[in-house]
Amino acid sequence: MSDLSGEKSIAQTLIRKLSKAGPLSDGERAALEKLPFRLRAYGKGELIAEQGDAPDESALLLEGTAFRYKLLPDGQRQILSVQVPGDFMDLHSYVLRPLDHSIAAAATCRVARVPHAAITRLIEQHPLLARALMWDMALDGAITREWLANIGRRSAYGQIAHLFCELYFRLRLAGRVGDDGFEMVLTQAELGDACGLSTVHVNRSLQAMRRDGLIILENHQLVIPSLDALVTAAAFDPAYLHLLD
Amino acid sequence: MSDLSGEKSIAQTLIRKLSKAGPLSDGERAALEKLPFRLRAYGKGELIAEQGDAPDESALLLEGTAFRYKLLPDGQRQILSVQVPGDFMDLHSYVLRPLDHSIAAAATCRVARVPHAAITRLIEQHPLLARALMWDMALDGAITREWLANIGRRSAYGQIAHLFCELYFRLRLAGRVGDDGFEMVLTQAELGDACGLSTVHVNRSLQAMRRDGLIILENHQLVIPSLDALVTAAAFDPAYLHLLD
DNA sequence: CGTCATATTGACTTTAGTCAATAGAAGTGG
DNA sequence: CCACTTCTATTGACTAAAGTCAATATGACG
Repeated sequence: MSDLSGEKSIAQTLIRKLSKAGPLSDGERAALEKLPFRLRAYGKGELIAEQGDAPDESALLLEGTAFRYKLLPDGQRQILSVQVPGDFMDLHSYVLRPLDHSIAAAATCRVARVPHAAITRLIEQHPLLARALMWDMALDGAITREWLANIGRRSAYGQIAHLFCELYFRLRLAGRVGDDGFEMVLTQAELGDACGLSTVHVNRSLQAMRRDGLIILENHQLVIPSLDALVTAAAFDPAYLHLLD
Repeated sequence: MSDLSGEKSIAQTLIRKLSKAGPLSDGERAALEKLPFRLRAYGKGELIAEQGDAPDESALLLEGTAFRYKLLPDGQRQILSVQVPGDFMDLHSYVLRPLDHSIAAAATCRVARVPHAAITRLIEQHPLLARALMWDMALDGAITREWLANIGRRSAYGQIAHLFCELYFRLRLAGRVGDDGFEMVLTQAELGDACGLSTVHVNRSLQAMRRDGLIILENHQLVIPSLDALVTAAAFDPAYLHLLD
């Protein structure tokens, strides 16, 4: 996990992600490879960005899991998204500041911070890369909208099932799903804050899902015995993730 | 409401909106003025765009109120946003298709449809306008995230109060608030679908808000006797709207 | 080995949903 | 302009989902 390997991986991570918006030219690839950045690691629970900040860099998640969240005036927390490797977690801070939410590491994270000035240069020299960045923002918006529908209209059981489905597909795309399922780093309290539920109710819903054979969740490792069954229970339609692979 | 007046207003509408992202150069302004578009009116309840569509134009709302929504597999509806004049309602379809939600007119709407090809040309010739479009998308994302926190963590009463606050500020910015408040075109069923509540519960919450003197709502005209009181009841912080004016 | 975070359970309360009926308003065709 | 249908709003009675409080495990970790 040396800085050199980091240097290799950040350009590759970004190119891999953005090429989903459409094929990149050699010039665009080269420009992305030359993008400056600073590497930084965060421990579990550490703040990566804070609501109200006006950062002059945007954070690309290379490794680990993080989440965006808001604290309401009364102290309640709402988790707004889960970020997986490859996500440009606060690309929007490039254009819109201050940040309207915080970002915390749910587990150890490795992050590349890209200066906004470099993004501006990138766009000026390769205007169509702006389109790729817009694509990334649009996908982020689509996921947030799906969360809105999830929280607004599904039962606790359905919401959690839906979240697990989403994580499964996104983590698989990021190459983080193995034969033994994937690592579910979120605690039950965090699941609750993501779905607008109390911890107690999350616990009971998880037990119901276990009873129904939908999931095997032990030591933060999640196994999905039948993806079909989980997808059906969640009424999950992966279209919004725009998976091309 | 002739096409000529439409032609004047669309460029102005767009310029007014995008200049909030940062000052526009004369060249950028001129390019926006030359942007081609097609005008179209929609009656109340009419579909402006449909989930699954892959439009080659994006719709700018000039007049009226619309909302984005998703239909869940079980037939439930979740309203994802309310769109007010000046909103680029499906700018994201420029980069991300098919559309993950539908858009319907909540009242009579006038819409300008801008071809995606023209947006691409715009960006190529004025790369920094891409930044302004990203700003618009980012603001849209910020609003969606606030809705997420609203639905996830507030009571029915608080949610509706919060929605009214948001509409007040956004409509005021769009110049649609008078001394007699503003037009609240949404029905109680629509309010319910926006907040993830049943119609009956919306009705009872509205009555409670009336009793508490927070709102006067008659014939779809909403008067807010004390903005402070409503803002407090909603725990509303307008920061996420990034109001500059 | 003790501490702190996380997970689990039980008992009880609250919020919001459902069903069903009624009342009002708005729009339509004649 | 009227009769009629159709939304939309309101109310009551009842149910169900989810929250709260509090105690107890369980487990990770220094």
